[in-house]
Amino acid sequence: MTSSAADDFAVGLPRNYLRPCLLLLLAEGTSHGYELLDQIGALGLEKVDPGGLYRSLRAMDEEGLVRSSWEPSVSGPARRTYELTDDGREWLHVVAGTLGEVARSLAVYRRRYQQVTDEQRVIR
Amino acid sequence: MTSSAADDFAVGLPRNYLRPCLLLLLAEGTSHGYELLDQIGALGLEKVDPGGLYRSLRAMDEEGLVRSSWEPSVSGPARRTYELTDDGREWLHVVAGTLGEVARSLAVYRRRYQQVTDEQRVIR
DNA sequence: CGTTCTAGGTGCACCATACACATACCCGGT
DNA sequence: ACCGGGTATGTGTATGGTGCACCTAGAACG
Repeated sequence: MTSSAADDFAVGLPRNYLRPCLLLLLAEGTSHGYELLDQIGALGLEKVDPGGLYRSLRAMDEEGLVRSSWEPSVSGPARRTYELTDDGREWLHVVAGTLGEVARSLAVYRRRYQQVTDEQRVIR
Repeated sequence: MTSSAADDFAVGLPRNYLRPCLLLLLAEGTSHGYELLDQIGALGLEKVDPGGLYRSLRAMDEEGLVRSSWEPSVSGPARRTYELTDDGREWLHVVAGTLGEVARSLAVYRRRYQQVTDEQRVIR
């Protein structure tokens, strides 16, 4: 349907949303990449690229937002478990505030959108 | 402050948010680029790059979401006025639905964020 | 004649994202 | 002994949105 040139145009979640999600999940408890990959689906991110997730975790490690340590698994390969640092917890608060602003902007958008659709209904 | 390596990390509005905003503004009424540049600030987008805005309008024109026509101005250079097409109106509806899903995801994030902060308060 | 406001536009580099692919451990089946 | 499948962590690379700088040009005003 619509079959226009704009059908592959993806409007999606906030830019850099992956990191805030990882920070939140790690605030809920220490975890490792493969487990986060499962849990992150519940936050709206679907089909998360494992490569990007691991890269993001490594980057946050180097920036001091998380701390990592290798731990053997009872069944399977060793895991690199991540733990939130104080800096990371602070960033989580900042990011949560920013996402709140985003939500407010989306609310404004929604209100004005409903207004124009209502007007069209009235006119017709 | 925080002065970490992650201070320039920008978590922001949804990807491709510019186009939905332009579609909404044009649904509210025919307009031209320079005017849209002023109005779009009210939708959460700050410091919109004029180049990107004009490029986005041109792209939507080529994709058939909007229709453009040159019109002389009473004072100043001529304006390229944009008008929403039926395809554009349809896309506005689709995009508004997508943004609704994004808002829902952000609500989930917010709830879980408040939950973890509350837990920390209780523990302490 | 130069400045300012209006109006539209190009060039380019950065970086997040997406997609494919690689490595390695462990276990169960045949 | 071998092979597939689930677990777990990565690398390589191209695309594309975004931001920044810069450019053109008309109209009004002193």
